[in-house]
Amino acid sequence: MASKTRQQKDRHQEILEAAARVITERGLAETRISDIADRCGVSPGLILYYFESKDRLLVEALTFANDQFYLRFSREMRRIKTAREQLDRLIELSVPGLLPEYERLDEWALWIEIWVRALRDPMMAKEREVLDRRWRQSIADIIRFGRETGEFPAGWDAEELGLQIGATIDGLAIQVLMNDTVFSPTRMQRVSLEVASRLIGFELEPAEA
Amino acid sequence: MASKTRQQKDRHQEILEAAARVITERGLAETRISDIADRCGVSPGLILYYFESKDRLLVEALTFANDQFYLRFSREMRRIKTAREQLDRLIELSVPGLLPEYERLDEWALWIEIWVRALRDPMMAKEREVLDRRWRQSIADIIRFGRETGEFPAGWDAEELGLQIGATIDGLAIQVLMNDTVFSPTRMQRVSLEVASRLIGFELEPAEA
DNA sequence: CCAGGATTTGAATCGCCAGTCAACTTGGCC
DNA sequence: GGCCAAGTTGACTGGCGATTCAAATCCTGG
Repeated sequence: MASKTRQQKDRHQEILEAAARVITERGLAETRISDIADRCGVSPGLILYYFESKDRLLVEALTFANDQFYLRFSREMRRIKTAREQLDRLIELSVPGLLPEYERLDEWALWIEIWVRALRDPMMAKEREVLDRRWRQSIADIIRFGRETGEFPAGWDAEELGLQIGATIDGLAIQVLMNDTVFSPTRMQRVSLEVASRLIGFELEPAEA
Repeated sequence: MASKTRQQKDRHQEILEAAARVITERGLAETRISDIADRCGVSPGLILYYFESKDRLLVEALTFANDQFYLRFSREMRRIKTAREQLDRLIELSVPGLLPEYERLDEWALWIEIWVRALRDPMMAKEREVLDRRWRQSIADIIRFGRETGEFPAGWDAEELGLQIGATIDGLAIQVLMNDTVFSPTRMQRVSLEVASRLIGFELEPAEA
């Protein structure tokens, strides 16, 4: 029984992973059930055996991909001992294409898909809100942590700052994602740090790159 | 001949307007040719008589809508005499849902559609870049103007600031658009101004609202 | 009023793809 | 081994929607 359940879980997750990859490559709009099936090396019918509809599968795949990223991110944060370094890392991970190993570029493409869909699909809107809150929370946590350790000064509500800094990163990321030539990843990294330092109120050492 | 051409142009534009409205309401993905035709009170066939394909029509409609907005915006800017007031107005217009008359909320929804599509459609990617450059340019123009009049201090490259401020506004706008409860339009307006003042380097009078 | 081109129509075509289903396979259990 | 339930297949159905097209209709200049 345990193994049966395990089996199911694997298939389930395997499909979600395949779906996320296909969406990344072809875009939500161009993703067909059979693409996902091909990716799994499985027949199209099976996909619908595990998911009640294409729509629900797509929404789950999108949040699944984000969960994956968040888990890795979150585990990593716990190992970093200063708030400043946490912030650096968070920004590093947020810049599309800066770190090849994280495929962050793809992450952002998925975010945009989530946004479009959330505009009209209540299920996705709700999921999106959760993901978003979690992300802002992470930033706020770093700020609170930095205040505890004395790295950052007291100041505005950490939640509020999380929102502001998160939004700024979003906007910059879009620019980088779209406009590869005009706005380079490195530049985004620099600007993000500058904005964060001014909003949080810590001193930024002069240019390091 | 003049009237014939005029006729054509009207139909052409009429279709673009209808398309933009339909896209706003239903989303790019759910927009059918027949929806657009219905909106014009015309048969579906006619749409394809004026546009070579649905795809091209959609791309044109998206840029058309943005042009419309930009024209209004641009005309308005010319009438405003101080850079600071121009900036205020620009931000006011950028906040989704702050000013009902501009339907700016819809504008932003269209932007997100543009982004998604630009990720994979080269034609749209090119259009997007033009629209984006123009918008950043507008911000840079305000900054340069403010420096001429002495309202703003000299400092970083105006183009660079246009990029940074533009990106920040993008990110904030998404938050407002998605998260109506968490991040209110008024709050976005305030934050945008604060960020702009710090980046440009002018003094912001204490809270005005 | 007429010819001829520009518009407009709406029915017909065509391909595509989500979702269904009946049959087949597999693996665990008695 | 034989049985059952869970997994899996792939052919099939249905509907949808972009495009095409031949037939109206409208307009304009002559």
